Amino acid sequence: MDMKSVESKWQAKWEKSKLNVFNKKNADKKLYVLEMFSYPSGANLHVGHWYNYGPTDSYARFKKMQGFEVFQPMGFDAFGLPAENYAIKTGIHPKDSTEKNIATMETQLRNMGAMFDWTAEIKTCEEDYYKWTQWLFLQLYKKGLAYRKEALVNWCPSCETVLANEQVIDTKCERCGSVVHRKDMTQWFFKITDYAEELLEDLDGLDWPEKTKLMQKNWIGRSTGCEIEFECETGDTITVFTTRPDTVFGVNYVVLAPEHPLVEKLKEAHPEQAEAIDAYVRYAAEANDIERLSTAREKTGVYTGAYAIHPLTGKKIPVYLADYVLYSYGTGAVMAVAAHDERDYAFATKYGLPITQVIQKVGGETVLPFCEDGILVNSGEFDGLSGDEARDAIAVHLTKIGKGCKKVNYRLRDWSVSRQRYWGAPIPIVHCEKCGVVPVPEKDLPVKLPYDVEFRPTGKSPLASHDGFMNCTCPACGGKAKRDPDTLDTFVCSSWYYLRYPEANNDKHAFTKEVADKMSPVDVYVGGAEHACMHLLYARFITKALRDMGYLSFDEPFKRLVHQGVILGPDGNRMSKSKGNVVSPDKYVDEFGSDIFRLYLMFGFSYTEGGPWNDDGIKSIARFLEKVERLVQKTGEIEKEGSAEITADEKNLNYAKHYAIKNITRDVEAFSFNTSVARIMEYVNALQKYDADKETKNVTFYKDCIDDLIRILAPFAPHFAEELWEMRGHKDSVFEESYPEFDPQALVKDEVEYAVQVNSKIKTKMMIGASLSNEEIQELVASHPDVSPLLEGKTVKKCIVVKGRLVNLIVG
RNA sequence: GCCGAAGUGGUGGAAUGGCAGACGCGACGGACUCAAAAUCCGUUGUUGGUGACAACGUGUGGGUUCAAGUCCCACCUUCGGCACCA
Repeated sequence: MDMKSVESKWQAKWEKSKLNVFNKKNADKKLYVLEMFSYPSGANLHVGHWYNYGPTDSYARFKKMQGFEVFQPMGFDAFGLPAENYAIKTGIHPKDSTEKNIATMETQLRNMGAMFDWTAEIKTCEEDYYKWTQWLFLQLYKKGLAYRKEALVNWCPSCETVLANEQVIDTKCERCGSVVHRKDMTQWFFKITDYAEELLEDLDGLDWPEKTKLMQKNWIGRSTGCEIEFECETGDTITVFTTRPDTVFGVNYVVLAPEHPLVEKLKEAHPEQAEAIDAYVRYAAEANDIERLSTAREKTGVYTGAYAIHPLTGKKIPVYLADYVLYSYGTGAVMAVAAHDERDYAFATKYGLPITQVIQKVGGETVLPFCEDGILVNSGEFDGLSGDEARDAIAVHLTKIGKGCKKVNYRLRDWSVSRQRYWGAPIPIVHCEKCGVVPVPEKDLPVKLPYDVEFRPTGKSPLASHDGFMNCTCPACGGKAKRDPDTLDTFVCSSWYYLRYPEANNDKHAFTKEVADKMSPVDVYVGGAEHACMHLLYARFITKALRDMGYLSFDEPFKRLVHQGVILGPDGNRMSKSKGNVVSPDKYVDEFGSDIFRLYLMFGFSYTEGGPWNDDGIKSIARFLEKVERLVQKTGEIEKEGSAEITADEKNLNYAKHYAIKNITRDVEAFSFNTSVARIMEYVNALQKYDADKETKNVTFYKDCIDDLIRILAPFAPHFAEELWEMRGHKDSVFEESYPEFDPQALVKDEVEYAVQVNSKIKTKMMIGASLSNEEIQELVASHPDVSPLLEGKTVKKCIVVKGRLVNLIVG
């Protein structure tokens, strides 16, 4: 079969018959199957796209044949850093390169022959999409969920630009090699932390991989403990968060993050330390959070010269700065208990600070640092209490004296959405000298991204240099004002796109409650595991925020989630241009066609695992389809006269068919495509055997079996199956057919093969009647000639029967 | 470093705590052929044995269990994420 021409033939037919367009009349049977949309950073689809979209399309087609009205849209996550970097390097405008890439990828995606509903396509860089991303920002602003604060960015002093983490190689700028500094900048944030608790709780109800839920859980990082106030000699209060208030009597010093706002004041109070403090703050600004939190990193810090008062003992304790404390976590300050915390212990040992033991191990010698629970000592009235009791009692006491309170803390931080970049959705905010921060009225959206912008680094956001963009009138007072020069993080675009697909052409609203409640949430969402904590958490947050604003009635965007694995280069490394191990799908698609390539991706890998690319088996898939084609072709030639008998041969073939259907139905649902294809192969082998062995066939029965084979195969090799279906003389699309269902009766066997074990070692196998009781089975097994000699002179102590599988006689 | 995974024949990979290696690839042997290709049939975890068979075998070391690739503990290696790549 000439796969290429067959594929274009059927793609044209599907297009014409609108086979892939969602039919709103059947919305009650809708199934929203969504693959993470493409990021058009390269000009072509790579193996990863095919691996994500091909098998998932087979899932979608399978569900369609089960009677669901499947909605499977596709679009492009088109804003982002790579296009801008490419522009800086080559001078090609991000809009131009992105549009060109999208055009190529669209063609390739169409040639894949997936059931994408192209009438619902979206591109996030187009006005009619980012207009609504800006609308979303304004809703969050109105709701008090968008706010501005200072935050650290990577700053390259030589390029005068903010760098993405990816652009910082080994603390240096990837472009010029200068040492990158962390610098404070005013940025917009979304208050995802307001939803920390709900985001955590609702994980339980999601049909997501357990590992993903666990990762999100740890990312949100709920911990319960206490906030405790230490009065500083400057009169300021240093508030610390601790999960171990039971160790409070062991506090030896207090540590502030180097970015803590109090640092400036402490410097004034102790000018003799100012130089050392400044040096340390500079040192800390060169490290990122990962380095700073590494337990392997040498503990460093500096004494500020200042002291604080312990809230319970009244003792003076020194105040230090150390970079193992992060300003972004908790309160940006910790109480250091050297005896009962590893990092504090290492720090105290290094700087010769006192170490006070206040917890004693129960039933053993206490070796410091002792970080587990124990009995309190040296803790005044709290001596003798155990961990939980002590934490509660001390929290209550601190609350009573006004020096602290119980507190739930989250590791989750608010979502920074400002980017000092060009290629993104402009933030719809105006800064007016008189009125301050003023949101752009919704009627004035979109705030258009101008084309003629200098996107090469100038020390400011690229848009800041575009006078036509920047200068505007204040929507509140009508006076002169400036636009916000920053653009939105592309994760904002992708946090709500699933809501846009069903209404991609709505020019009045981003989406409507009526349609969203009908079409969403997404029933099955398929994409890479690398999004476990960010994209997937942001989309959940936005969904909940929109619900609270009354725009939606559901709580979660993605009911079920599946991660495909990663296809690595043939060398086992992640594919990358620099490693030169990128495998292009194009040459395989050219040579074999979409169906064979997709089928190979399904068969050659475990879908959720992925693995190194190798094309050893792709020819065998082509051979397999040729075999199927021969079988179908031959069926047309079979003479009408044959037998109508149902003999053991027909029964066996029927068994094989229903066995395949049963397992494929289960395996496709579980995204286990390799085993599904294996079951189809087994069924084809059974058909082939029947065809070869049986001279006088039961023709009606056999032809039904062949038609069922085409139906079974259709979701996996859609173009090929359509062609065969037509070859068999059918007029309609095979995708108008129902997927075959298995008949449990066909799978009932009179006798089943059992493995027979004596003392857990396999001794023989035997056929045993399916209706026998455990006692009868034991009797039968014990009398088997291979088994009975082993039982002589011994007693059977126990007999384990696993129905339909195995018998284990324990003798002694 | 922290969080989360993975490790099974020559190879891709199967296996609700119940016969390890389904289904393929490759290899070997055979049929067909003047020959080759294609196709079809058979064998194929390792070691020993002519053989029936036996021993060993799922990264390493322990453990639980009648039974462990699967559960528990420790370790090794590889991969994903770590908040401005998306």
